[in-house]
Amino acid sequence: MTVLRDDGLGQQAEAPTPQTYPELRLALLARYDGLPAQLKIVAQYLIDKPNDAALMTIAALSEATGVQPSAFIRFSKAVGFRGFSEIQTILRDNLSNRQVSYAERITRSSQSASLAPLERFTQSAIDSLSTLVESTPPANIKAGVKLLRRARQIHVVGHRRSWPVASYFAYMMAGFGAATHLFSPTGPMAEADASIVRPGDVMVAVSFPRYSEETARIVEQTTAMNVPVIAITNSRVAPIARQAQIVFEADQDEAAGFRSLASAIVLAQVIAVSYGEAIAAEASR
Amino acid sequence: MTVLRDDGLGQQAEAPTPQTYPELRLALLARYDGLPAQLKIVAQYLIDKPNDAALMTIAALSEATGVQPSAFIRFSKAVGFRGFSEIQTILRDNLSNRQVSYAERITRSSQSASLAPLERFTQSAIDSLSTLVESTPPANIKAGVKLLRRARQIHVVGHRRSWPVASYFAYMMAGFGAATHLFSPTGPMAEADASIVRPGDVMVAVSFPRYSEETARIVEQTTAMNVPVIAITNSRVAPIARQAQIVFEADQDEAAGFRSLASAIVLAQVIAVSYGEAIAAEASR
DNA sequence: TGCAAAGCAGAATATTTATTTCGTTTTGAC
DNA sequence: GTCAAAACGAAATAAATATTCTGCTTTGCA
Repeated sequence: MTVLRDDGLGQQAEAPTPQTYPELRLALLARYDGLPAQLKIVAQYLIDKPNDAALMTIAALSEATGVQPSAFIRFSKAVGFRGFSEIQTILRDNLSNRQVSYAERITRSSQSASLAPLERFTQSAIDSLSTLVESTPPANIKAGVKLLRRARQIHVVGHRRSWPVASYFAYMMAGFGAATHLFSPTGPMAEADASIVRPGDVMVAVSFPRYSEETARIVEQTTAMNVPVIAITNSRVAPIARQAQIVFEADQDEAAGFRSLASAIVLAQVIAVSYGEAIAAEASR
Repeated sequence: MTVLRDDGLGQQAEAPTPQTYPELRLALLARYDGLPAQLKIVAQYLIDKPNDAALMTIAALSEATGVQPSAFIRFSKAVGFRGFSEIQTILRDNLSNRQVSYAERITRSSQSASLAPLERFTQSAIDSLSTLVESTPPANIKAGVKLLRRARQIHVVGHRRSWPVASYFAYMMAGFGAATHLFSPTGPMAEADASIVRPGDVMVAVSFPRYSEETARIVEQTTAMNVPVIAITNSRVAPIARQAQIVFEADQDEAAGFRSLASAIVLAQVIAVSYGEAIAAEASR
């Protein structure tokens, strides 16, 4: 006479209730698919931001996730706990002996000679973002937005490493309803494309060292037509900056020979969103 | 007739109430000698074990220190707070290591809407970069590089907002001499393309909300062929993360409804450069 | 030593926070 | 479509936690 695992409650025995955060995390990932909608949201938050959740009250979590407090209790019981407090305890225990913080990690690794790429590039990106705020005058953004809003059509060009920035900018601008044309990233077609630029248009050119010759050529052709150029580059004396009406500098702090695109991407986003907000403000008036 | 600093309450003006833990710590050290016996014990505990204290209730602290609960309130008021809860808030902010930077405090107090997009997005990007370092285990990067180096061919896929990240990653990998194939960003061709994936290849999938269905479909097809997937996404429970061998999280702190790609771009760069360094290290051996 | 001011402990109270309850809505099987 | 089971939201309740109040004790000064 053999009883195959019975928890005494007349139910099939389940995995034991997690006691530590790693266990909890695994349990949640395993059960995620079978959970109802609201409980999925709770599980996701606990998986994605356990350290935030550890310090929040149910009310705060409710606001952050848009899930009602009672759902947190339902969730806790569904996963095998008596209440949400037990989960909080696990989260807090985990928080108190968690891995070293970002600041410590940077400090520590910058003391040792061997810098891991992760720390190197993150620090480099943060530095250049700080610089970005200081070196970008609000007036510059305003002027750029004004120019963009007047444009019949907005052309965006950028090659090689600048391509992600150019395509992201074009994607966002198109999302705001702007008439946007993105030059294709490579190949001999590029030059021919320049013929579609007309007076009344605006050219947004992204170029970083080593500067693409194709980009420079397209910019030259468009300035010859009196089409204004907005340059996103690393220096006021960069090739495309000389002819540009407006120059945005995204200084790329060089880390180990590889420059980060972080500040350029953020800059592109800022310009696009400023444009979007201007459009929205006008529409609501 | 000169009044030397008067706070209007008939008392000597004191230093402003601390807002961050470093400030609090300094204030406590400065005032320690002048405190009564029981309050000294409280101060010492907060200085010695701030991270423990952050997670404890007054009752628990009372037991740990042998000091009555009411003394904690007296202490709080003596140091300039309205109650012990305010001190707990500072301790918890410090523990969660949310850098309570100047800009963020501005954001918190005066509604974030009043802050210009430039400051908003830059701060948001810096925050998510900090998170990136904390949440990315070095072992994860190592495992990813190992997988990439074994690959016969490396496929990269990412649509819409993820496209800049995908294309940048593919660009860098190609620069390191890896056999790289980048899925085209749009259109009906995408699905057909998946047929070029072969056993022995590796798929790198980039996907952020709103998750592209095409990306998910391509990932499904490739996992069906036992081709391992490296996911760059925002959550472990994101659609593509479930089937992935290795998941990199680039949490995108949302600022005003627009998420920043900064951390994702930096992450892509870190993975690619780690790969490049591994290749170089082997070549020099 | 006497006395006032400050400090203190313990119990009472106020406040916050977690949990339960219950009526309504949604989901899934037939 | 119909019905039953599950899930949900909102408000009521219970539990916990912080704070205040009181009378007693210690400290510092003459």
